[in-house]
This record gives sequence, structure tokens and C-alpha cells, in this order.
Amino acid sequence: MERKILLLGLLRQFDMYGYKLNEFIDTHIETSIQLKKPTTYRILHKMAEEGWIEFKEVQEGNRPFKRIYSITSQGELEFQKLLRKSLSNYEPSEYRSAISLAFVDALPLDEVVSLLEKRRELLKKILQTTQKNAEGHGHFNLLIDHRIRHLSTELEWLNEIIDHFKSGKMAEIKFKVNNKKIKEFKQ
Amino acid sequence: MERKILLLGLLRQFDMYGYKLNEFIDTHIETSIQLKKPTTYRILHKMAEEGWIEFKEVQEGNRPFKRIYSITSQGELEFQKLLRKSLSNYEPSEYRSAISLAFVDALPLDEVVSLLEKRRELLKKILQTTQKNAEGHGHFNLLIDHRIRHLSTELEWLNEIIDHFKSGKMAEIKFKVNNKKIKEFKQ
DNA sequence: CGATTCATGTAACGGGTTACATGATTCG
DNA sequence: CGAATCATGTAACCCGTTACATGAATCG
Repeated sequence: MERKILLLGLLRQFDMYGYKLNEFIDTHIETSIQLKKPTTYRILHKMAEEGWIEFKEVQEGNRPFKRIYSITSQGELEFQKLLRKSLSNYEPSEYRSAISLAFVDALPLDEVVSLLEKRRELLKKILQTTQKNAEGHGHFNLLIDHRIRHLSTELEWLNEIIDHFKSGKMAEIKFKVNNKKIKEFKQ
Repeated sequence: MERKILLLGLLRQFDMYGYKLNEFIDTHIETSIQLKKPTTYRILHKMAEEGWIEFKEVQEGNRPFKRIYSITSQGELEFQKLLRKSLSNYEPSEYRSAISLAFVDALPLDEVVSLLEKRRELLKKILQTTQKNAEGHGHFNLLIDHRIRHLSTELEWLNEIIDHFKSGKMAEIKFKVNNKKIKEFKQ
């Protein structure tokens, strides 16, 4: 749904062809959602089929033709429908990267710390490059701000976790693995 | 990858069969990652095929047989490999729910506010139920804590956005749509 | 006694990605 | 002159979900 909103929302503002749409998303919004070329084209095809957008083919000289899409009035309606639905809804993201933290006792503590420090460096880099791109067009800076906040939250959390592990305070939460001694589910 | 880590990590601690694994994940970890029954079974099949886990079939009376899986030494190695990779890596989540915010000027301001207030109510509920389940087994409370932080960040952000929209301060960020007057990409 | 739970699984679908193809043009 | 860019697209694949099937046991 969000990909459709994104494409329709852009086409609402400018008539545009797939390649440029994709380029724009890749350079300006890649931090919020990713959308690869084939996916862009597929969604455009589908929306054209359903009458949400229409296109004219343009060719300059011998260069590859462009399909310049523009939104139809039906498309505008559908766009607003999707937008209302999306704005009033909330589906939490999956935080897959956290899962592994539940199993840290499988590795020696100092190794865990150094692995997490690598993670932290990666995270910092991502945060920095996101902050660099921080002047997005129009309301896209809203998205960037949003992302920066979550990345910062993630960094804070990671810092705390690493500190805890380093200072050994993790003992209080320490999971007693005791290699299969615990059998708390009854089979 | 994280799903494999999750299943292997659980099997490392207890020999277990698919149904119970799935039940455990559904009730204790559904906040961090979801994993439906067919997916659980498929991954278990695959890992068994590759020798990471092995199983014995057990049947009590006439009740449906259980495939009780246990991790092999190869599985333990692979688990550690995956765990190291996951701990030292960071791939930011996609925040799809934010996308629509970039297009709020397509709707009247007061409607946007009421739509976002609906979103906020949903978010609050999710946050509350997450906090209720806050006593996870072992290190799983780490995951819950992680999630609570991100949900809180999200709530703070939403509150600010709503306030901005309400107080009309959004003007400064206001995106001049001017229905297709802007043509800043050159075609 | 009908519905839910236990326990496994298959089939079909959905939606995204990677890899590949094409053919002119422009860059280094 | 070879490599990258422009512009479109297809095919194969991956991986997850929904929907459906089975058959005994247990709950209300």
C-alpha cells in the first residue's frame, strides 16, 4: 500500500516516467522504503491497467522511449482512500535485528561485546549518512526526521546494552541456560 | 536469518516440536517477529534436511504424533555462525507507516489531524499491551524493552506531529504543491 | 454433540528481489 | 573504444502468508 501511495503521491505532483521515479526514490527516500526497479515498473503497470494512472509514450530522437505517467481522477480518489487508510492506521515495524540479542549467552561475553561494537559502528555510519541527506524536498524531511529518531533510539539502546555487558551488570537478567536443564514447557 | 536463529536458539535450550515452538513464539515473541505455522514447519523441514537439527517421532496413545526436534552439533555451529553475523550487523527496519506523512497536504488539515489521532490511539493500545507482557522469559524481556522504546519514540514523534498540525506551525515546512506548477525534475 | 484444541502438513498465491536482455548514447 | 548511463522490461526465484485438509481428543 505504501509503495502505491508513494508512486501516486509523486505522480500527483509531477508527470513522470518510471526511470526517474525510481531514481528519485533511490536517492531521496531510500532511507524510508526501498523500491527496486522491477517493482516500480510492475506497480506502474498494474495501476495503469486499473485506470489509476495513464501514460503517453515520448521519444526524443533515437533515445529510448519514455512512458510519462500522469494520475487520473480515479487515481486521485484511490490515492486519497489509501492515504486516509494509511494515516489512520498503525502497524509496528518488525525489529528483526533485535532477535539475536535474546541468545547472547551462546557466546562468550567479551566476544558479544566486540560483535555489538561492530554493529554500533555500522549503525553510527547509517545515522550519519541519514543526517547528511537531512534536507529532503517538501515533506520528505519529515520522513528523514522520523528515521533519525528511530536510529537514535536504536543507538541509545545499543549503547546501554553494551555498557551493561561490559560492566557485567547483565548478571541480573542473565539467562540460566544450563544446557537443557530447564524444561519449562511440558510436552 | 533471524527466524532460523530464533528456532535454533529455542531448540538449543529445549527439545521441542513444531506446534509448541510456534505457540511459544506466538504468545511470547509475537511482538518482535512473526512466524506463522507453515513457515515454522518449512524452516524446520529445511534445517532437518541440512542436518542442523534432527527429530524423533513420538506418539502417545492415539493422539497426533509429535516430531520432537533437537539441535545437532552441526546445527550448533551454524547457529553460532548466524548469531555472530546477526549481532555484528545492522540493517535498519523499514518504516513504511511514515511514508503517508509525506503527502498530508493532499487532505484538509483538520481531517489529517483526526486521522492521525486514530493512529495514535492504535499505537497507544499496542504500546500498552506490549508493556503488559513485559515479563518475558530469559533474555526475551530484552526484546520487549527494545520494542517498547521504539514504540515510545514513535508515540513522541506522532504527538509532536499532531501538535504541529494543530497549531498550524506546519506552515514553515509546508509543501507548496500548487498542483503541478513545480517541475523540479528535468525530464 | 458441535466446536475448539492438538499436531501435522500441502497448495496456491502474493509481492518483492536478483539476474538477465536490449539498444542507443554519452563519458572517460 | 570500452564502460557507464538511459530507459524499458522479462524470467526465475525466494520467502512468506492464506486457505485448506486430516483426524483424534477434549471442552462446554
